[in-house]
Amino acid sequence: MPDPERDQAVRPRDLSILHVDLDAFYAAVEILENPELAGRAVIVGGTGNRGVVAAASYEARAYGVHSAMPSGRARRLCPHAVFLPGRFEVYAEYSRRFHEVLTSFTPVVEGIALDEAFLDVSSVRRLSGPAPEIAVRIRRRVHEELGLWASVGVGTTKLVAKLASEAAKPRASTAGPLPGEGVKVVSADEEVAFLHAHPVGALWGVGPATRRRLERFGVRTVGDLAALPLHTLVDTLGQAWGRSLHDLAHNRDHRAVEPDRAPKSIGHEETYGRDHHEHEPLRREVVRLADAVASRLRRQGLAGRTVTLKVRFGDFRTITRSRTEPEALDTGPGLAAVGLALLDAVDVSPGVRLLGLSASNLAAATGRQLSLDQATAAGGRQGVAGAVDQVRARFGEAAVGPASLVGREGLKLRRQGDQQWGPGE
DNA sequence: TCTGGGGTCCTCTCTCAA
DNA sequence: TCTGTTGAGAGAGGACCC
Repeated sequence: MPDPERDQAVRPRDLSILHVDLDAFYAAVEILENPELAGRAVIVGGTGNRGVVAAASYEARAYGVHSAMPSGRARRLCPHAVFLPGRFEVYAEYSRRFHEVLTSFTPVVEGIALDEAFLDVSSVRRLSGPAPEIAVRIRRRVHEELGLWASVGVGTTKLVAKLASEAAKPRASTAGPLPGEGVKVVSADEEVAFLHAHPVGALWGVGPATRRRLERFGVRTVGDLAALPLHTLVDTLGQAWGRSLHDLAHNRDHRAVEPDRAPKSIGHEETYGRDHHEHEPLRREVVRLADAVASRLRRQGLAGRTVTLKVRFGDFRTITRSRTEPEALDTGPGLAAVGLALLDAVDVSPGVRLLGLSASNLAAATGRQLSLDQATAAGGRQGVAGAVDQVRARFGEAAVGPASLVGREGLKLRRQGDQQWGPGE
């Protein structure tokens, strides 16, 4: 029977989507800033017993170290590696420059992570040349301006471009890193063969759980998945996910490159060096998290109606409790009040290893930012929050904050990336 | 082996109102 | 008044991504 969607998929499409990905980003930045590390096994991430690896140089990867691996295990696999705690602000600055280079080629850039982005060059090809040539120039410019290497994949869809950039990357080996192609172009007529040869786990959204479910049907590659009837996938994975995976396996990926995607939630979470069994220290943590989340909301001109508290216990059991308020919140005390009410309803006696607080159901904040004098005169919470932001902008993050967080060492606040990869030693 | 932090998306269940 | 249906929205949890 003819399948119109499938026929559409084999029609030649535009070779205009690029996926650009910096190689071993955090480790590469550390090596760039400290050339003595070149050629050595470098591991960036949490250094404490509850930390994980954020990035590893190709020399460390040759020992089986990879990102998201517990730091303790990485130490055992590669004891001679240089372990570094990671510096979020430095990487953020490199990332900003990286995205600057990308947007100088086209305004249609969708940032996926600090070190990764999709570009749609269809509107600039007339001026800048075909996509493969743009890819080569982007790679060269990134290296000239940042000193870092990127791998670039070119395809007609996001999925193929992403897999292509992965294929262009260097490979780790015990004899040292093997250079990759740097730029990999997959033309429309070779896409299906390229896609079907990949293991099914290479598809965006197929992790260990989905892979296990698919293995029951003998599915190991994307090609195996494409041979599975749609109804089997829908029965196994549900309507939305089953259909979307079926489409991807048949090379039907209609997702556009979307610049400036609005965030849907903003939050902070933190794993503690030891478990907490009492409410009191956790209540202080909620206030601290609320203050940090509120500060970021206001910086982006947003406020959230739904507050979600996340609690992870010592045995890794994780629960979330949320509440939706009639009014959107963007102040520390406002978010903390909801967070504390949610925390009070949780039995923390088993021991809490992680606490998180996030705001969702986001909308543009309607509050007006006031000067300190105006805020004092107004006496409103919004005004005080605005004044707090102004004091922090002028005198630093720790200049002002909730009184309950002042300890012997001064004010303990939380900023984004403070503890990105787990508690310290 | 022992599992981070910041997110997104999906599914299931429950409640409430029409 | 009671029961059934349907849809929306909220809440919770799971899987996944970098």
